[in-house]
Amino acid sequence: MGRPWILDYDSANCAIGAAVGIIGERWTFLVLREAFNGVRRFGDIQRRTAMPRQVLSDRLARLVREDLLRKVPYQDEGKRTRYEYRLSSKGLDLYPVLVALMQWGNQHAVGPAGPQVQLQHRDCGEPVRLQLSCEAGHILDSARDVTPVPGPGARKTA
Amino acid sequence: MGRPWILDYDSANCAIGAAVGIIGERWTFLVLREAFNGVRRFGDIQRRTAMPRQVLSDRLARLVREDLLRKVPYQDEGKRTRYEYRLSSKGLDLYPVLVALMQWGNQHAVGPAGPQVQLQHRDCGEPVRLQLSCEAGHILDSARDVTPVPGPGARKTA
DNA sequence: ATTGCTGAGTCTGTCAACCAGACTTAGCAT
DNA sequence: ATGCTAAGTCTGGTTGACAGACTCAGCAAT
Repeated sequence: MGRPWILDYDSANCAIGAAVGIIGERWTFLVLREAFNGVRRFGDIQRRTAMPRQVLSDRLARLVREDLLRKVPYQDEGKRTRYEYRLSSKGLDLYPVLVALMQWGNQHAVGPAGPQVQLQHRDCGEPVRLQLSCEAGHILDSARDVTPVPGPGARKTA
Repeated sequence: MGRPWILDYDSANCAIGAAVGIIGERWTFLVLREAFNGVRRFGDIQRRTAMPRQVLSDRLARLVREDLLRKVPYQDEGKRTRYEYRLSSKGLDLYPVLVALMQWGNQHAVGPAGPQVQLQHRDCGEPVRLQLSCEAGHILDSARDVTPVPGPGARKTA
């Protein structure tokens, strides 16, 4: 492979670094998982993830601040107004990240019982999967079929 | 949306939870990013990510233990034998996760300069992207087109 | 053989994050 | 008033992150 070209470039403004700066904490992924499963209330999330309340409080605040979740009021019969947490469109765009984690987990980190949740196309009911493809329409099976090249935002290191 | 069915199910053996348990730490993603970019040596990774040496040491050990990276000996001219860290096939399978993070970061978390790295199909040079599709071949544009249903590993809560 | 160099990794003290369990708060109901 | 409940905060102890100095192994030059 030789010395990778990337060593000449700065990694400071990398998109992965930026993304991980926002959502890279352990519990944050679980909060997002619940959000995508339609679990929206503090107590439900806390029970399902078993995370400390304080941490959940922090993470929700951060996700709201970053505009991945929105606080929406609701009111149950005979109860006072409360807030639930719903994905914004910026949050919904994270779906591929969660699906990718789920696919990998199902391949490599889960017991023989099989997947706990399956994803179906809402319109036709067929199973959903994530695929790497190129704009010419070829399907890529492995990271080895991809060549990273410098993009417009690339900057050489000093 | 109504009360989500998932509240009746246990979240303990969720694939996302399992995946995050292995790779869910902030710095781990950056280590993997470097690995996919072909950066394999302790010092190079440390310089590019600016992470504390101790943390890098821990994370590499963990990734090796989990069989995402392999330690491979190499020897430079007039230097002693050292080890570099290469992705195993289990590690390579994580590629979609990194690509998904990168796509999201480019959409939502990066300045106007544009992407720092672009991905090309090795065989045809066209840009690579990640897509949700169903087995009938439909392309899905949003998380809203997906319906999660209980899978074979689903278990009701007590 | 000693000295120095280098890349990889460890040790130490400090400081921030996490955690469990108890406490607080706001609004509704009795 | 009193109680109830979901959401969120406070407290003190424990774990993890961090920066900077240190160690260690092997090669090379003296």
